[in-house]
Amino acid sequence: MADGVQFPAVRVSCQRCDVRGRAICADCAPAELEELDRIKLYRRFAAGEMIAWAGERMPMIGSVIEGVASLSSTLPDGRRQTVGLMLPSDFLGRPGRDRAGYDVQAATEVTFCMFRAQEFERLLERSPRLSHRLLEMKLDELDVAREWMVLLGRKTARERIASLLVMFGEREAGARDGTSGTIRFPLRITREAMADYLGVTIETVSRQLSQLRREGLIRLLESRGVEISDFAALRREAGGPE
Amino acid sequence: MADGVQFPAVRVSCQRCDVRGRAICADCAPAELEELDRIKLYRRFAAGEMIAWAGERMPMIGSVIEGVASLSSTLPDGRRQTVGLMLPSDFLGRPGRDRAGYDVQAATEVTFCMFRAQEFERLLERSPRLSHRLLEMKLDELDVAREWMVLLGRKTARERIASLLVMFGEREAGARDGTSGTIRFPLRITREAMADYLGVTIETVSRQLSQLRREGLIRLLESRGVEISDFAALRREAGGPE
DNA sequence: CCCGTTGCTTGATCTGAATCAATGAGAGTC
DNA sequence: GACTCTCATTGATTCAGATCAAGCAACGGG
Repeated sequence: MADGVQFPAVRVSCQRCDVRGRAICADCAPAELEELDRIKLYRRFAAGEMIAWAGERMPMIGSVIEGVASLSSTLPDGRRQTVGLMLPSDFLGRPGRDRAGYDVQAATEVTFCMFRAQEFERLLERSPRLSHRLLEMKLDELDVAREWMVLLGRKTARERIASLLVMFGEREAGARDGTSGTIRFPLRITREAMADYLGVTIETVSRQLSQLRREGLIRLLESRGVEISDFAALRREAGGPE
Repeated sequence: MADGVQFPAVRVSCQRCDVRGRAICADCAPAELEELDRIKLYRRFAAGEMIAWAGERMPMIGSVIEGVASLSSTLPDGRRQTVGLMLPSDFLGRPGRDRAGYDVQAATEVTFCMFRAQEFERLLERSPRLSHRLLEMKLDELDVAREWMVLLGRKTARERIASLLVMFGEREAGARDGTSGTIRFPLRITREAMADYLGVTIETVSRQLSQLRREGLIRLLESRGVEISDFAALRREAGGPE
């Protein structure tokens, strides 16, 4: 939304894709890429739109091209916990299962590059490169999930907020050094989405952000932007060992 | 310890292995099994012994044959969160990484079936069956981790304890129906290990167990045993949707 | 046998975050 | 311009679980 190419809801050549290099197709040979190209389909979701419901059939799986989607679980009494944020290049869906394990919702406007599950699975069986890449990506997801378990199990509200800002900041900084200098980026998601992910209430998110602002660690800009002048200082507040 | 075969710290034929059928080797053809047999090594760890340290080299990877091992992360100030319990048949280690991501500790006496990481990885590249099985197992671990995120982010102390008991009870019941009748099993791990896994303190674990006992939902037996007369009732206390 | 250690339980008190409640700011609509 | 939504902030109060503290039972030495 802020920057980056705007994708139409139509097919885009894999070669020109924003996430080609780090998505499921990263290691594909030209022939494999061509096969993927043939079975893929772009699909756009509006912010807030449900992409899948836990337990329901989910005939399409694929990569996030742009935007943020959330995976969440809801307890019978309505308490909700987001168990993963899918960012550009992340792969959504579990090959071999035809039902979604979680509620999937577009947290911002989201563009997906989707495949029919069955066709993708057939390709997966024939391509060791593709299945190896899938394994690597899911192992990374597992590490991220476990890192988040530490946050949910042991960190204070303040540390949770700081951790989230650091996580977004690092994603944003990307290849840049990221450790120094002022960085500024949009949070993109609502307070509610942050609260669901951090295992706190929306009021706590708001209070802790205000507190960090009062202390000068962050600035809150309009349209969900944040500015961090001393990234290392914020990282210290996040508690984590990384 | 309670029941089950006692393994010596020596080689045991894969055919006679307790976890053959559900471990990494489940789908192996005889030829592959033979190869694994050749490079495997049994190793025993005493309860409390460290198996690996986060960030340190970890030249061996492999399957838990018997006992319980914990994966934990420790924050700089000492707060600790267990991010996974490795039970018999679970596969420990990330092929492709030579350093441990977490502290790995034997929670009970543990028997491992280990492979030299490099040799196992070479085999993995040649065997689609093996790598497919690894993917399936890690996807299951990811689901378990995410289910635990819901517990850590949203459940009350009482629900956490009940969830743990249900989890152990289901593992124990195994193929049996498990939903009805009195079940009795050993918890195996200490209160501290439970607390680390549940994101609470050891005092809270103790109090909630006592509370459930007072209400007649469980009985606490000697040597860490529990008896659950109404498993469905306990499951109701666990809060989860499953 | 006494002594220290480990694992566990229980009680008293404190506190961080939830809950309950009110208000504000912007965006869309009639 | 008045309306209704959604999203966010802030304040007052409550409460679940942490922290601090004491004590007990089992165990293994010396």
